[in-house]
Amino acid sequence: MEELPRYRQVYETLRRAIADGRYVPGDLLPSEHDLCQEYALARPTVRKALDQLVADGYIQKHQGKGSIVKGAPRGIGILSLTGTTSAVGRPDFFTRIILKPELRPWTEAFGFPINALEQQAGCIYFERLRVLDDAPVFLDITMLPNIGLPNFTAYNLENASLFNFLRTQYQITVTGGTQQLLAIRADKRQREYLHVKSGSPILQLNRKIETSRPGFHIYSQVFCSTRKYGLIGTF
Amino acid sequence: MEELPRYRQVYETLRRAIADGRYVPGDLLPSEHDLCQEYALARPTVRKALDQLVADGYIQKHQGKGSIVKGAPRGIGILSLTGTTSAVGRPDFFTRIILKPELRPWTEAFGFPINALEQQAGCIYFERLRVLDDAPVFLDITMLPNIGLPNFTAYNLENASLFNFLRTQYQITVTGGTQQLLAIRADKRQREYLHVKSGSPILQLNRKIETSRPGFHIYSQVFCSTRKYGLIGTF
DNA sequence: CATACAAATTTGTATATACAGGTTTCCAAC
DNA sequence: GTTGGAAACCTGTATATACAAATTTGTATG
Repeated sequence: MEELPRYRQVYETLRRAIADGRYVPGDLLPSEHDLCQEYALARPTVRKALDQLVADGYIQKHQGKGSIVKGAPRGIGILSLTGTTSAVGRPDFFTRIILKPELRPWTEAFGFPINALEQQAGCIYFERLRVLDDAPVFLDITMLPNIGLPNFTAYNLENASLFNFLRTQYQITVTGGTQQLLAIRADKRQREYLHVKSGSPILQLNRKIETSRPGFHIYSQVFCSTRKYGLIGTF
Repeated sequence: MEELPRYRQVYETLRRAIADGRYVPGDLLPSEHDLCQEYALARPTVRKALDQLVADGYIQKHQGKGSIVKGAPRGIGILSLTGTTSAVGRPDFFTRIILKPELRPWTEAFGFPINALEQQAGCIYFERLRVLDDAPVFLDITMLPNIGLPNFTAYNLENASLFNFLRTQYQITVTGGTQQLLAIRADKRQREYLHVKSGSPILQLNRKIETSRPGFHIYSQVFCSTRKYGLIGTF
């Protein structure tokens, strides 16, 4: 097991403390000076952790005042997804496989261009339904190139985060991505899976996800009913 | 005129170079060492600029390799909005005032709770239509508390960015925010302004924007037709 | 020619330090 | 008591430095 960088450890510790409610919105985090002493680190290191918390919307900083806790980002965190943060992080969030991973030729990648290497390698395709509180929320179509993923189709992704899976099995981590957002009318298929009326407005999210393995991208298309939950993000 | 921090200047210079196409996707930026020499700065300063470019999706970094240009984020950058970056940044993007700023009592702030100070001060309310390429794209409803904004309603916001306006007139800058995203059916009013058919799916964005002035928030509701343009963001 | 290894290059992490600028606190002067 | 201002505290910016880790390049050896 490789060790996380220290600024990451501080980030995770503080993030969890906020998410668990040990800090209430409005609270002041310990000053950078105090955090340095507590973790025996230099200030730039602590600041890097705090910068990440600001970027993820957990805190807000004010010069001369301190770091004010804003609380854990609420809602279904698919827009944020910053680093390993995000995570829907609710115990009642389940994943159901609709279509098991299978090998296909590429046709297109939700509007994103694919490179020759990906084209040649073929496409691992699968579909999942994300269920929250017994109600279907996301319909998730994933495509990724069949490059250096031995036995991928043999594994069972049920209730396992794809990102965690790729990280533990293949040492592939997410480094960033691009997404396009549209409002569309639900078609028959989406209607059935998401339990909405035909023609209801739903969100369509086309995502190209960059990874630590150069040239290896994950393409994902998400359909989402926002009747019960809106998508939430911070900036 | 106050001076921008140096890391910000480097960021802006490189960002513009990428946006203007002086770097093509796939190109390598000069190494951090070279940039240090070019701008006569220390490496942490240059790195801070590059970190920002990564966060905004302009480049991608690989250890041992360098900074790879990804290109300017395409689409209408309302989700990104990272810092002062974002900016739609297209010359054919215009703003039309539908309803001039007027003083109102608060009723609600698009689902966000408002504090007592804001409640008491009253609400400056106005509506704008954002037009791109002769086609209406955003319908934008803005509410902000009437605190320390002398003569606000007297100014003309036509074709002026609200954020730039607040910064130059009142030294208020945007530090972050939260947004909720929904897919809805266009009602009669939205249909007329956005030129879509009644019942068409459109995006609704409820935003609470934090500023450098503590306790001063901007509340904004945006309706957006994604028929021609999708909203694009990076993470 | 091909392989293996060493060296150079480049980004990642971390420390120590300094000063500027905003905020709060507290005390002295009026 | 109130006001003014100094001091303490806190975050923002910037530098100089060191070593680790990944990648590329060059070189020498078989």
